Amino acid sequence: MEEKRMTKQDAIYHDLKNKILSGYYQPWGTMDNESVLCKRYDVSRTTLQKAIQHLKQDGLVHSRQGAGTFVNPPEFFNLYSLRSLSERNAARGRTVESKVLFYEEVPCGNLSDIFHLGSDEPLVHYSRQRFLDGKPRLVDNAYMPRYLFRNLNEETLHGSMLSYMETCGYTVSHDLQTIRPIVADDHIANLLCIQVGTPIFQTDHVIYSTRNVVLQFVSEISNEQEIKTQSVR
Amino acid sequence: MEEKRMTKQDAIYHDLKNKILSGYYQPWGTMDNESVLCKRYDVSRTTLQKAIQHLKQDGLVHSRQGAGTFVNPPEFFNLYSLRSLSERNAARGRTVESKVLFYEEVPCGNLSDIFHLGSDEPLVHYSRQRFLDGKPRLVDNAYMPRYLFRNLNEETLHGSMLSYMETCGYTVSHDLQTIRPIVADDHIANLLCIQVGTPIFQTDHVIYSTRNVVLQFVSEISNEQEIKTQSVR
DNA sequence: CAGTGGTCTAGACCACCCC
DNA sequence: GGGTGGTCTAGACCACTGC
Repeated sequence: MEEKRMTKQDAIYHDLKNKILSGYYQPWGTMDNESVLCKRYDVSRTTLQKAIQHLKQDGLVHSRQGAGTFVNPPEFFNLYSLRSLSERNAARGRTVESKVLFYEEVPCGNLSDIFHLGSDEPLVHYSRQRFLDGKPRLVDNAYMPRYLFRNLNEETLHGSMLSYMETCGYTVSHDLQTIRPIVADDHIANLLCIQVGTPIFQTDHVIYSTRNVVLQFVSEISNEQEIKTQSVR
Repeated sequence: MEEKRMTKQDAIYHDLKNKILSGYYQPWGTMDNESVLCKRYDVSRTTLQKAIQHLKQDGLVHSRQGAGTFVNPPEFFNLYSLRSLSERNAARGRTVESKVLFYEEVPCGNLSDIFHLGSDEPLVHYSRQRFLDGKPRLVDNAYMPRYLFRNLNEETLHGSMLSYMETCGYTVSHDLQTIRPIVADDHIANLLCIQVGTPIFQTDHVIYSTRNVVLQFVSEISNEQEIKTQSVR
């Protein structure tokens, strides 16, 4: 994997993030002030503030004008943001495995509104059971236009689909998500090893390329019990 | 209500937002480029970019290096972000009414971990049914330390509690939220006018002041069916 | 009153897109 | 190659905090 050139703001972001996660900066404590950090990293204040802004978005710190920038305690961390579950975990070095439940080709039908395609246009339709560190974690159910992914086959499904889309030359731009509370039915309860009737999240994703083409529609059901987030006034 | 002095970036943000919501800028279309906007608003590029960054956070636009800044279609709008329901709606000129279900004073007990108080310390405990444009929308169940809010009484509960906290001299800094899927029981179904067993969201808030004092713990159950959000790669 | 973060400027160079 | 947004600088003044 080629290492991307890092911008200064990203390098500072990562360094400060490590210092927070490693406990070098203590929760509720103040970080060094901006002028000190500017000198340490040899950057202008604008660049430093970009890095700090990124930390704020992650819920790692918050600032108060006139007082300082403070490290948040871990329960504020936005590590459980609304991103793709698989991606999040792969990034943390955990094993993600997939079992293909089915793989078929179907006409676009009712989904023509989402894909802006004729109702006869063929879609690849698959479903997977996904395991995190060996335990069932998520069931997905996805549709992708065949004309965009000619060489997509059952083998492909074992890896990350976002990576696959990028190897096809598409750049993922947006992911429109809709989160709904549902109750687990027989089928889902079985696949996720939970009790029938358990309330869980279902998240639908509509994934767009930079050309505003819909690359994928996927509905994910995970056995996550809660989403934590933070808002700062 | 005193009008706050608006910064340039906020003024530009609001103006562009209006132009998008009013249809002056069309979905999928490109906005004027940055140098044009800089001249129009007579600001530097940094300031303009701050305004655009704010629009991005709201899901109103997205940018692609080398291509331009594009207006998102309405389904991307983050108007349903994870903020306080009451606040969101009041801001849009809709009527919010509250019916107090109960109001009492209880010892801190099990909540001493959250409030960092002794288990004998008194808390105000209340619950409200909240109506949006006359229809039941949300049920809350809240605890607040009595020693911070000496003059809090049943009357207070009819207005916005966030505003009340500020009139007491506290500045709200953080809101830690936990969102869970639950199924409506008899009690909740009745209050929200939905069927028993309907899956819905429960959101717990822990609200901190700038001094890291916990001002309120509130558990909200609303009859919102879904949360929409957007992520940009 | 000294120190902090918030806002703002007027430039510059670069990476990327599209023609 | 011309135009776009992304990054970055070296300043400046302001609003707010806390002693």
